[in-house]
Amino acid sequence: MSQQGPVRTRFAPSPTGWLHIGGARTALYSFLLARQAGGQFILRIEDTDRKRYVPGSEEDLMEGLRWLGLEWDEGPDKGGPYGPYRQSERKALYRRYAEELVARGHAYYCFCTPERLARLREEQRRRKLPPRYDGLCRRLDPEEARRRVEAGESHVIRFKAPREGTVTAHDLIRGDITVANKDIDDYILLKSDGYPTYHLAVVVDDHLMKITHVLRGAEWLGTFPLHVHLYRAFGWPEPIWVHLSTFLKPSGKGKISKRDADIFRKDHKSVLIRDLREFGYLPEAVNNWMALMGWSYDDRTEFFTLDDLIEKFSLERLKPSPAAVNFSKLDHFNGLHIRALAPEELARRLVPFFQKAGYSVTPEDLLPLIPIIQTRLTTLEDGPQLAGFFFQEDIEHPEQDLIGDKMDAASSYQALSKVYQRLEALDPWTTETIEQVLRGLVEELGLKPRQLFGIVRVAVTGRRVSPPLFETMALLGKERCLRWMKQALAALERLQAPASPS
RNA sequence: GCCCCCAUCGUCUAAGUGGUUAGGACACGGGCCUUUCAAGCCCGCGGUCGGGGUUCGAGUCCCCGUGGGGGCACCA
Repeated sequence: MSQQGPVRTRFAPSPTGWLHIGGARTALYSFLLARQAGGQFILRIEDTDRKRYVPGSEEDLMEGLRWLGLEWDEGPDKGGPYGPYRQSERKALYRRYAEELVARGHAYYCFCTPERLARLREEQRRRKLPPRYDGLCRRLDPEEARRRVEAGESHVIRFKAPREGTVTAHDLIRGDITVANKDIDDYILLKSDGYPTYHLAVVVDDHLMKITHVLRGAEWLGTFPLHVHLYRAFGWPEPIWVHLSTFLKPSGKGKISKRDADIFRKDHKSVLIRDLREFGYLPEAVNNWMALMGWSYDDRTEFFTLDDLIEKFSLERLKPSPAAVNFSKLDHFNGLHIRALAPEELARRLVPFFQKAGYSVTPEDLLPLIPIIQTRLTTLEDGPQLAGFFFQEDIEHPEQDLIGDKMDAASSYQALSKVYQRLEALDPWTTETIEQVLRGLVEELGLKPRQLFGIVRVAVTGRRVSPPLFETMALLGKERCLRWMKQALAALERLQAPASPS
């Protein structure tokens, strides 16, 4: 362990887009680690590139994290002892640290223009050389460089990477990673606009904020040794480094592109947290799903609540290999967590989805339906689709569907009118009495249950697929059942005697 | 072109320091239940990337291939 004190982790996104499962999973693990150790989870916004700032993304990040239940202890909106937590508000700080590195001989001023650097890279590309800074300004006399800086000349500060030897960086899940120093470029630490690059900012802030475990995506593995160099140049103790595996597209072939993401969305699948929320996924399910991509508890346990995860998560069981996202597994987890919800809670969560579909309902309206729809939902979005007719004054009857299995319009009409007569006289109107009547009629009419119930189902719901029939009818009420059956009978009548052309 | 990482069923994964028929989940196929659709239960299909080593013994350790991923910006 390189640092002592409480466990402190952070999620440090840049506000350049919407929160996606890659970032959210990093946040989740970081949150879990802090919570289980009784430490702090920090949110830090890395907005040092003003050109790439996407308005609204910071809000999206926070809303997404809160929706998932990953509340932070310190962050831009709530402050904390090591603030500010937005890098653009810490700008002055970075220059000081960059200058310190120059003073210690670990960095230098560079006056090369972007144009010269572009030409240099082009030249190197042509000669099939690795693109790298050629060290022109590294050879400048420090005194002269300082004079030029003081004269106001545009410049950056670069890291003076050692030219010989190797560095060994230790990643918790991969072990030691050793690279030759000659393969490390003289990275820019401070840009000409005075903002730091990621490399400087992340090191300075993680140190100042006393971060003990750095969890981040595997895309940082390449510059990981540079960061280790920086810690050593500053003389700071390193945090524990954990580079999380990347996510691949469902086929396992390649990472997820913007185009892939658009294709998923058409099918109401998405890698964006805001979409998953909108598409009717539960935060519980999303967390469960994300947690298991790259981590496992044992050889059988798969259902986890956030509290379970706080208790059971461990860095030791993280995997280094990339994982393909599996949306059918998300569906599976969503069904599991929907079924685990208390009826009142499910009713409450379903409300916005019914409202969006045009049904103005309250949780109380929905509650009686829960017992018959809970096992039938994959997403909350399925709610109105499955049970919207409960809140309609009228329904449509697809006429052909009113004809029973292996029957014709005439016999279906006969059967349904019999049902109508008996139910009209039924009192009281309950699941049990309805079932009694209908089962009696099955017998009496010599039909199969599926034939008669099928006809009635379409008559009273307008659909071939519905929640269980008797419960549905009881909930619908006698008046609507009779009215809709009457309409169905009229439709069957029309089918028997097709209107002759007039 | 250079550097780094990874490798068990289609997919997510288990098999602490090498030791039985490589286990579970999703998906898929079949069955049970059954008024539809689900849920639930049962059964099945299916895997250690290839080649060399080390060893009595390799999914597990080493090397080489191959495949995949990431990086090589005054972006993060």
